[in-house]
Amino acid sequence: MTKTGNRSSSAVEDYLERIQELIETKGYARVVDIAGSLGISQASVTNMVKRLDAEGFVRHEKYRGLVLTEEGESIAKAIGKRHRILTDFLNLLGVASAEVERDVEGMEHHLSADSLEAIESLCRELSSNPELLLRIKRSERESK
Amino acid sequence: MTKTGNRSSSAVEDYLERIQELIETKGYARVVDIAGSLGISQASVTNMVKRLDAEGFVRHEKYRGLVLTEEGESIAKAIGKRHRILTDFLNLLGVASAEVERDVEGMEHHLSADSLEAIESLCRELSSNPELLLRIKRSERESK
DNA sequence: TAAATAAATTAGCCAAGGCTAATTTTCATG
DNA sequence: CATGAAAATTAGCCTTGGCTAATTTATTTA
Ligand SMILES: [Mn+2]
Ligand SMILES: [Mn+2]
Ligand SMILES: [Mn+2]
Ligand SMILES: [Mn+2]
Repeated sequence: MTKTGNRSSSAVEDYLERIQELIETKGYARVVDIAGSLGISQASVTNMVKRLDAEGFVRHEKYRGLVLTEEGESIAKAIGKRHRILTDFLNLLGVASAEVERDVEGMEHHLSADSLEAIESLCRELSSNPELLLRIKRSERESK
Repeated sequence: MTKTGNRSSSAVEDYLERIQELIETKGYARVVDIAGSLGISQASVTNMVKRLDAEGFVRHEKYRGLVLTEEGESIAKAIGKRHRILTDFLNLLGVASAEVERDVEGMEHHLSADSLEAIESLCRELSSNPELLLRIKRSERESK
């Protein structure tokens, strides 16, 4: 049986998610890019990359490039999906962009598959129901 | 002006929330109670209590009791509210209890006031709209 | 009230995940 | 193709927040 229960830390998830995005958009993910993009020092990124390699999430040749393994990519995709669904959700509710960004970046690491699916369905419903969204936003303005 | 921007760590918030709950339900919060309730060693709790005292969130006399300051209580109340609203939300969506517990315990530390209010309004709306909830749950079952 | 038990604290340890400064390797460019 | 700049790594440090084992203080009970 494949070991499947190993939850990754928030930091590991953030790194993998960002590495995947960089590869997707630029074709590669250098230490310097990851560092800039996460707002972290290059030294810290080098350390983490070493760890991600040791744990089998990336393959890394010193002073050379960086590639996601199957497992690393699968985690990256999963966290990316959680990120998108939560972003979608808070955007639908009309939360301001800067706050959506911060909230999602934290919450995405604490969502079970069930909660994720429930919120996904909720978003589908909300999207196709603009009057409902209006009622919610009105109710928000009243309560403050 | 009062310093108001000092975000507390997740750990600090969890401790304060639990201390407040213990005081509310048992009248006091001993180190041993906090430890048992958070699943953490007594030694670790003693350390954190020292820190919470140093930072002005509790007042603590060695080998004696523990009391929340105004500021500590205010943080505890705020995190308690986030906890309740998120719990409410996931319960409404029909997520299983054990998962609700875990998810909420993590997510509650990453919710801005705006997101919180939006979700609160959403819950009001969902509560008074059982057919909507049904549609969401149906849509959930389909999609899996 | 003395002894046993419970609670709290201290001492010393560890891993995660950051940082800066110094060094090494690679790359670009004249 | 030599050299300066850019990228990456290493070394050494720090804080947070856990842990166990040993000790100290408070409380209960015989
Ligand atoms: Mn994140
Ligand atoms: Mn993310
Ligand atoms: Mn929590
Ligand atoms: Mn909580």
